Amino acid sequence: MQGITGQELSSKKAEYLKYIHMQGDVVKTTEIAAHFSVAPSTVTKALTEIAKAGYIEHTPYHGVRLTLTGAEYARFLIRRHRLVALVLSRHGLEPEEACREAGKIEQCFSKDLTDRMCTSLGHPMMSVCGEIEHDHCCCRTPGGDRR
Amino acid sequence: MQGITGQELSSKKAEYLKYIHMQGDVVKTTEIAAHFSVAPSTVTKALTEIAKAGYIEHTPYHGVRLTLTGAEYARFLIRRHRLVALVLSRHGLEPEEACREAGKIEQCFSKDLTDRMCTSLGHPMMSVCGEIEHDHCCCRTPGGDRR
DNA sequence: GCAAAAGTTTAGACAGATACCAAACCCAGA
DNA sequence: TCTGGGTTTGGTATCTGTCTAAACTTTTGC
Repeated sequence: MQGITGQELSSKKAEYLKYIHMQGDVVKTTEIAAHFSVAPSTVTKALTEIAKAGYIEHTPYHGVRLTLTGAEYARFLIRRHRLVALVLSRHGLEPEEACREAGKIEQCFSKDLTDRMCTSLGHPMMSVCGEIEHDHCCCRTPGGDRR
Repeated sequence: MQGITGQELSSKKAEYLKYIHMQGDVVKTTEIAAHFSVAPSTVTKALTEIAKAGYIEHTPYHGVRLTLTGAEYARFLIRRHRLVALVLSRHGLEPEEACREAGKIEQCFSKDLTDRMCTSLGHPMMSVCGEIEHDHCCCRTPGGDRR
C-alpha cells in the first residue's frame, strides 16, 4: 500500500474498517450495526462501498473480511488514532478522554502529518489506548530498520 | 456568549466568519468569494445562514458585518486555530505548515478541548501565526483574572 | 440623468455522506 | 420444508457545499 493519504475513506467508513479489523476474521452486518447504533441497511450500503474501494471482501448474507490492503489501511488508521490520542493525553486529557476525543478528530490527520507527529514523539511504542505498531510508519524501511 | 461548543457553525461557515473578522468592518460578498475561490452565490447562501444564526448582519447588496456575538465567536475560532497550530508546531511542523494543517483540523476541536490544551500549554501569548488572546478563555473570569 | 457595467441574490440543480423505513430476499435450524 | 431472523434493495430524507443561469440592485461613465 504505497501512498496512503489518510483520506481514502470517509470518516464513518474508516470507523467501520477499524472495527472490522479489531474484530478479526468475518464480521457480520448486524454486529457492526449494533456497535454503531445504526440501521443494518446503513451498514450494508457502507460495506458495499468499502468493498468497491478494495478494502474488504463482502459476501452478501455472510459478512465481510478485510483484504490485505484493507488490513494494512486499518493498521494505519489505528496507529493514527493512537498517536492522536497520545498527543492529546500530553495536553491535559485523561487517557479515556484522549481516546474519545481522538476518535472525533483523527480523520482530519493526513498520513504525512501522522508520520511527522510520530517522528516528533520519538516513535512511541505505547499510547493511552494500546500499542503503536510502526511496521508501516515512515520510520521503517521495508527491511524493518529505522531510517 | 455562554456555552460555546465550537460546533455552532459548519467548517466552511466558520472559515467565512474568521475571514470577515480579520477583514474588519463591512465585507463584501465578492471579496469572500474571491478569497475562497468559490462562486458568489455560494457565499450569499452561506452568509444568509450565518446571519440567521445571529453571527453577522447581512444587508443585501451591501455586505456583512459581525454582530457582537459573531465577533466573540470569531475570536474563539482564531484562538482555537492558533492553539492548534502551536501544538502542531511543537510536533515537528514548520510554522507555515502548522498554520496550514491547523486550518484543516481545527474544526474538530471543541471549546472544551481547546481550553484544556490552552491550560496545558500554560496559556501561551504567541502562536506560530499570531497572538493568542485569552479574553474569553476558560482561564479568565469576567474580571480578567486567571483562575 | 440614464444606460450599460459591475456586483449580488434567487432559484434550481447536483453530488457526497449519512441515515432511515419498508419490502423483498436468503438461509439455516427445528 | 417451512419459518423466522438476518440481510439487502430501493426509495427517501437531511446536511453541507457547490454550481449555473436568470433576475435584480447599485454604481459608473458619459
